[in-house]
Amino acid sequence: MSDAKRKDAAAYLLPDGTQVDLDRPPEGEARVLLQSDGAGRQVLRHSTAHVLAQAVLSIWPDAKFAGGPPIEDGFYYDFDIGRPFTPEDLERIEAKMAEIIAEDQPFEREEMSISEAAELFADQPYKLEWINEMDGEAQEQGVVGDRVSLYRNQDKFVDLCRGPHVPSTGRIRAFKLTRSSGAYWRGDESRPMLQRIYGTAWETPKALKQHMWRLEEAQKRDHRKLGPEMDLFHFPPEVGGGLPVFHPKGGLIRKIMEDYSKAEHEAAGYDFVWTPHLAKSTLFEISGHLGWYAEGMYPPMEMEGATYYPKPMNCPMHILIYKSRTRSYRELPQRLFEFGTVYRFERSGVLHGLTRVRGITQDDAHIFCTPDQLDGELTSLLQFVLDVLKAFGLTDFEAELSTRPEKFVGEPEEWDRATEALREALEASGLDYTVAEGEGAFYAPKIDVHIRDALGRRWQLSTLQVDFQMPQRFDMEFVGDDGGRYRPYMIHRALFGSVERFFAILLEHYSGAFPTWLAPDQVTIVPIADRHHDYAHDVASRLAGRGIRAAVDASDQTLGNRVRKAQTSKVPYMLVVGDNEVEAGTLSVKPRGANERRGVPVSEFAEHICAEVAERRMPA
RNA sequence: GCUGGUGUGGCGCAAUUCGGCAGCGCAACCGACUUGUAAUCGGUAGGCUCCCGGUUCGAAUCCGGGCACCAGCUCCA
Repeated sequence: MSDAKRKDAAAYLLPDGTQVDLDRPPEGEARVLLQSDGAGRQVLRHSTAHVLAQAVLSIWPDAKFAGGPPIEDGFYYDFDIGRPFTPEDLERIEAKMAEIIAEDQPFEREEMSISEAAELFADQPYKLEWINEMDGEAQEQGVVGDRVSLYRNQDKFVDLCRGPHVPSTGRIRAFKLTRSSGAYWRGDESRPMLQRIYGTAWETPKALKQHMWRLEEAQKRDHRKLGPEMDLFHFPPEVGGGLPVFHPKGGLIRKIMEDYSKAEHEAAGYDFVWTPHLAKSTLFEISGHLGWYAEGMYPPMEMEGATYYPKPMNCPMHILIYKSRTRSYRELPQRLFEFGTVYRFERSGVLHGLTRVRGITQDDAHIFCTPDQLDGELTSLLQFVLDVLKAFGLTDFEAELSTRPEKFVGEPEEWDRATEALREALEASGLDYTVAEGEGAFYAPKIDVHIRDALGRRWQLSTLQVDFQMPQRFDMEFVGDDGGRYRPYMIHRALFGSVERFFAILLEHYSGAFPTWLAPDQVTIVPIADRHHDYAHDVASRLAGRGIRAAVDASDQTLGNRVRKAQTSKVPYMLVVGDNEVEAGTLSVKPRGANERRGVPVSEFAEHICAEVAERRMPA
């Protein structure tokens, strides 16, 4: 064999440009970077994935293995051992991995020709498929005898790999296998399903521990758990998957969200419309949804010789409102807003709490404007989006500009013009953004706004899309100042995206401890003894008079019991009233997460809450 | 939709291996206690063990089908 076997330098670049030799770790700051930056972790996790594959192959020598990249927070590797892995298997594999790590086997890079690699992996069909593909490409390019790189540790394991890796398995200081599940070979649902093992690896045991804590914390504040626990909503099986019902407290939070949103939209010059949930097939034939997304729509209903569908989108209805009469350039831009509930037949396996449902309420609006108005509308719209999201306590934004996909409708020049307008709006906003080439919808480029929540998790929320297809399909017009007829531009936009999903994100972001203005119960009054009940109710009605949501806990329980209930309920304020308060006409005020203040006059407390609600602050 | 897993009073769980009286805690209800800041004591009631069918003398438990949920995959206008 002519393999040029050599010790791999495993060199890679740190984000600051320094080249690092993993055999000789650098000192000081670079060392810290190496341990914790994205590139370093990727190398570490990729190496751990190799160790995982080595362990699986040593336990099941006949296992077929596919591939195993690093991913966010960890890595995976796909195998085929003829059956799924059990939790006991994972433990066994983990133990084997620990052995391999303890042996501190060096990772060594080698190269060979494609045909040699094909020979080496002759009994590994998945590897072979890749190798043959590389071979095909090489031949297409007229390269004969092209070479591939491999990584080997001792004589125990070898895998096709671009690298780099850590110098030896001993560098893996903290790892854990987390779960296993099925995954289609090459992500294609028509191909065989392999068994994927997920794991995570970190530079230190402490970092691993922090990661596990974060997972636990995420589980604790999972909206699917908090929702029923806090009596906000549930999913009755009798209604069906992906179809939640909101209880009074959840309904109240929704109402507050919607009221705020509506007030802001009113101030921003939107008009409010209302449209039905069903329409004849004609409408969705014109819009094109039946052509493109029929499989994602609820099935048709036949009535009196016509075919009706639940609407999967609101836009066609809004367009009909625009088209109900001739529009002049003087009335543009026209901004039509609606909390519109649409129905989409999401496949059963993708449903996920409130974040992926089948009945989706969008805070949907469509802006119809002249071509001249497009830039200005987009710029003010993006600012509007950020302002509204900020009001809900979300401050960490990232944006994504999605450009023309491979399959698209319309003219490339129109796409360029719209994409440029979106880009300018992004530049004007000062927002950080990345460009997702080819990720736009088939009819429009778009800006998606993502937020990071309290746990640093990223969620896609708002979307802004510039569309010239719908105006064309519906033959929309406006009369210009010269009396001529022109086609308006159309902007689709949603801030929450889906009210249900936004609700879930807020619930998890705040872990159920909402700021005072959003909290369904704002104040719990705890009278010490029966003789204080009248005063407690008197305080409650005085607060109610100021629009404050206050309730008295007059249950036949000890003080300690009721204090504990108030605390665990995450209500922003607990007021304890006894002889001292009754006599002085004051309150003992205990804000959630802060110390109590005694002797606070009722009127002063009411002012405090009102100001807090107006400024949408947390209790203090 | 696909792969694997789970489904027991309102909630959290036990009994499921190997078929044999469905049990515990919290919550609820009743009573006593009248309390100064995170669980007072005693009692009562609550079950089509997700649904339909099968095997069996007997099914929460075994088998078949369905529904819902969970971890992923695929998808997301």
